[in-house]
Amino acid sequence: MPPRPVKRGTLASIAADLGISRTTVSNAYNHPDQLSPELREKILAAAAARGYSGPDPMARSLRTRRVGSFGVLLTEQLSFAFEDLASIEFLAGLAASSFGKRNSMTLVPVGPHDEDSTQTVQQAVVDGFVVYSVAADDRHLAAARARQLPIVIVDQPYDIFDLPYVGIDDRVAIQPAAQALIDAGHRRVGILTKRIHQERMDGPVTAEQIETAELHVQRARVQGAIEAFEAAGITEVPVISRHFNDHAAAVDAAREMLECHPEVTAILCTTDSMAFGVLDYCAAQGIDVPGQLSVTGFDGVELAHVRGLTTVNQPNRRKGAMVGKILEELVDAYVNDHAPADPTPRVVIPTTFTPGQTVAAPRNSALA
Amino acid sequence: MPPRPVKRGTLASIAADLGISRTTVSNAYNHPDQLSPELREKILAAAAARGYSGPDPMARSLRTRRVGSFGVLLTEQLSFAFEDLASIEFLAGLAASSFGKRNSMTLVPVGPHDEDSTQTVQQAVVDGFVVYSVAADDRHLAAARARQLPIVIVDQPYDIFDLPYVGIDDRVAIQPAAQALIDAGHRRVGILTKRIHQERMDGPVTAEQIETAELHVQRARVQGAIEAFEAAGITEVPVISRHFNDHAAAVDAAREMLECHPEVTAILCTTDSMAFGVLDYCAAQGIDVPGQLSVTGFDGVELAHVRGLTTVNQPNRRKGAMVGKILEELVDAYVNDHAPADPTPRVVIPTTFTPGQTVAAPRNSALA
DNA sequence: CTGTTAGCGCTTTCAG
DNA sequence: CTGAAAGCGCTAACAG
Repeated sequence: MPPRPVKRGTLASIAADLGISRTTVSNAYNHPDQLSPELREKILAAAAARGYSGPDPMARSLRTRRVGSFGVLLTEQLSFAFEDLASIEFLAGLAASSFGKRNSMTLVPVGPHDEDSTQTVQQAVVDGFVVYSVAADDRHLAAARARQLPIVIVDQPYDIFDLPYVGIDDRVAIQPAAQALIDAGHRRVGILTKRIHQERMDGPVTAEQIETAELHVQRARVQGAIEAFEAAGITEVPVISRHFNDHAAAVDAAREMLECHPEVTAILCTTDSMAFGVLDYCAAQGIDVPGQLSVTGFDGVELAHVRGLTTVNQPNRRKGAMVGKILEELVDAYVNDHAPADPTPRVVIPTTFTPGQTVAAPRNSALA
Repeated sequence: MPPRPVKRGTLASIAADLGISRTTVSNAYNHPDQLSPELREKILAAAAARGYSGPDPMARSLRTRRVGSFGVLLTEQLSFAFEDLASIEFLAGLAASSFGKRNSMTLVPVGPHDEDSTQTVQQAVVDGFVVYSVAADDRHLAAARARQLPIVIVDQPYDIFDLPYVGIDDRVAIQPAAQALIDAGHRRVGILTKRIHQERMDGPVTAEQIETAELHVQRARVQGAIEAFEAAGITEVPVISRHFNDHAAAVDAAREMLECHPEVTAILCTTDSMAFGVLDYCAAQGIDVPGQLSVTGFDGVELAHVRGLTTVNQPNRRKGAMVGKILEELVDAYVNDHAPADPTPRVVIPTTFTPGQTVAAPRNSALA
């Protein structure tokens, strides 16, 4: 192949044109204080005239060991991740925090677990990784670790203690939602959860399955709720899961719960998205919420407040911002080759509870 | 600063350790067919033992002129872009199309128009740009063009003919929605639109303001609707806009429309998100849709179908996939230095109309 | 199948 | 304020 015919300009070429050194041109872009304003203007003008828009980012990265982008690994295919409002808010927070730093985020698409998409992780041109809510044995997490770049784990896995972590205490966080149902007088409740295992399985979940779940976050929420119910003497709590967290799946999960367990007077959901599915299913079926059925969510996404959902708020945006800040620091330390202040910070952000308007006394208090 | 003490392995270092040449090690990763499987295994094992996870992506990029990531420029701050369901679906489609190619997407955060965030564009380490729905004079678009990398424009601006374009015919696309209202007998209708100008202005929009709008997509939708209404003899059509497309803004816009124009029996919205705002406002106010008010949307996001919204479907996912494919081809051509089959394809994707259940005859047919 | 050669385009000491 | 030298880590011919 012949050399690129449409020869792009380079730092060297424009320096040559102007009869000055490459350093000076480089300084014009990176260290404006290192040369006279006039010369700088002259250089910039010449560059513009030649269609040169500044130092090539790739070459610069190689030299400086800095890209200006964080890789983001999401649990699932992007298309599903985007359907989860909580993760969207997280990304927004991360983006906002990076913005001042002129950083971008590289969304690394990871395919289904059985495909070989770890290569994308291996070859991602990034300064570090944000690993968002993946299973304990996720291969992409392993691939990211192999890169030896700074990493921050968000939400899960819980139990990797040699890596920075940002998350919430899911087990505790969900309890106010369960308690709200208990306090309202419910004795027959069902739980709807997003998947707790890597492999797909939709439908009822057994106690053993909960015990062995790889997805710690959902597991902790389910367990936290069950604990609260047990403490109130409620022991028979059906749990139904769906692999995906999209609206259709949620609506269908609501249907399954109410058809298989018509006795339940309340449904506790481990995500707001699922709760919306229940609300919409009820609306379609003419079931009054909270008159005939109480519903709680988890996440506290904006829409939850708009719709008056009883839910637990986790500060998704703040979580994103916090992650950005931590990763930024780690990358700085890494690039400048000094030890970070704290190599493995562990941040557990507090959650709050919003009573909302979707919990009321059970329709038939005789059951209680 | 001393050289990195925690010396990362390199191709050269592991080649030296094994007493073979760098090429061979490189081949072990990039051209497995160029060496014996045994040797390859040996190399990979040695690499793993030394914590070397493969050729450094930055160095590789510099050499190959390929990063494996597309830059995505979104109109607004990410946080708002993410709230627009249509753009999320677009991104999902783009991600899906890139997935097979082991490509990622780099979301380039662009701040408010008055800040200098073009530098992020100048320094983004990417193979090309997707410019998603920006104003005609957007500075980030200009910065992306200066990079001289392949670019695909999505939705708007309409009128840059030397760059590939993927979009829909908004002016035509919205007409079935307007027509549905006309056919149902509505004569007093209002239009709710997302911003049509760069600078923030919430409230009523005048005819001149529509004429001079920089945001072509929303303008075309408004104009298309107005044309359809005029053709039916409906000339007084109030238009109200909101800068942001989030739920709260939409609810408030609905309130403004119904308070300032209590005579309207139907509201046409230029996005589904706004239509949801109207639906929720009505639900809160006890206004029956479509009994007392008809509503139409635009975009055809999944939730629109779930909620039975009368709307226009634009194939967001397919748009994303198409953009990915085009950009991929352009990048290939660019990198391999041959002319692309078509340097400036222009793809206008057809839209469809979903009648839904949010349009009915006006509440007071005497007005018609 | 393996090695040698020649950069990709840039930034950074370190002397002038 | 400017320039010369020295690579960052890698891959792509091309010759053995």
